[in-house]
Amino acid sequence: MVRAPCCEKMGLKRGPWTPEEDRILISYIHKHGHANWRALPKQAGLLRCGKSCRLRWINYLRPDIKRGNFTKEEEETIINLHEMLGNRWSAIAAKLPGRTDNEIKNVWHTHLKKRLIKQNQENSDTKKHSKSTIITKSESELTNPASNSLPMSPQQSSSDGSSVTAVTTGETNDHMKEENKGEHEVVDIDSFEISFPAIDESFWSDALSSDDNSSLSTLDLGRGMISNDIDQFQIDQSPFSSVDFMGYDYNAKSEHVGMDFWYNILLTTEGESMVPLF
DNA sequence: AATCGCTCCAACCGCAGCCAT
DNA sequence: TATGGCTGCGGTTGGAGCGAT
Repeated sequence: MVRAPCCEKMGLKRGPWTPEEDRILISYIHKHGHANWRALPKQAGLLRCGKSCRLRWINYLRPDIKRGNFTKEEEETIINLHEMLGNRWSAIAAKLPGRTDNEIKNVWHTHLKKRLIKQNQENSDTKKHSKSTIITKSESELTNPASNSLPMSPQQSSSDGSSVTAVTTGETNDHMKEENKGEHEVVDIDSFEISFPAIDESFWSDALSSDDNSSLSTLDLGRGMISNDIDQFQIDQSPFSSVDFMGYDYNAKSEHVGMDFWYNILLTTEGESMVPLF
């Protein structure tokens, strides 16, 4: 395949956009749309490449772009989704209306990653001096968590026979974490062995492919998200549903967001204390 | 006031995947 | 099936802004 010449070689303009260029681009897209980005700059009379126009529109000029700082809720959502999806910024952006993948990527690298690393360092320190253990992740895991093992075993975490509950969504997660602050079950994360494979597109499409309304799907865990140790993972479409997970009865809340179902499962002890599972 | 170092973010680059031919 | 064009995505960079010295 022959690569298209870059903007510079074609004598096109690069760098920051001027207000006049913005005005021309907005005006053109309002009138004609953006069916063909490559042809757009020429037709609009802009000395830019189509790629640059697309980026400017997507990341800055689109009317539905949300301006201003990220809210605490948005940040928590990013953190939760990043934990599940890794650096799939566009997938994360799809869950945050008005936010772009570029913006989310930036806020992750400039704020959230540093914050999490700091928190985890603090947690590690706490772990050394306390019986309670909180899940910790290294910097490399924060970079691409979806490709890493999940350091928690439900069997181990519930080995005392306590009930285990699973819930989902960043919002719920945040809410429940807040409610149950300081009540984490004692768990030794270093002894966990279950591996959580990366979630891929086929996982989500499989999850959505069930014809049975009462049961979303039986996931193929060989390449799914939980573990090879699990034979079945069933989940209802109702907000809170029962999940048979390694012989334990979980409750899980499923949220349908855009094209995906995503789950943020928390383990609970005696129905109250919660530890994020994934 | 000048300089330095750091942070932040808009924009660019290169690759992968999809689609038309 | 092979090829080429286009779009979307994620990683990276450059420079503006700002605080510290």
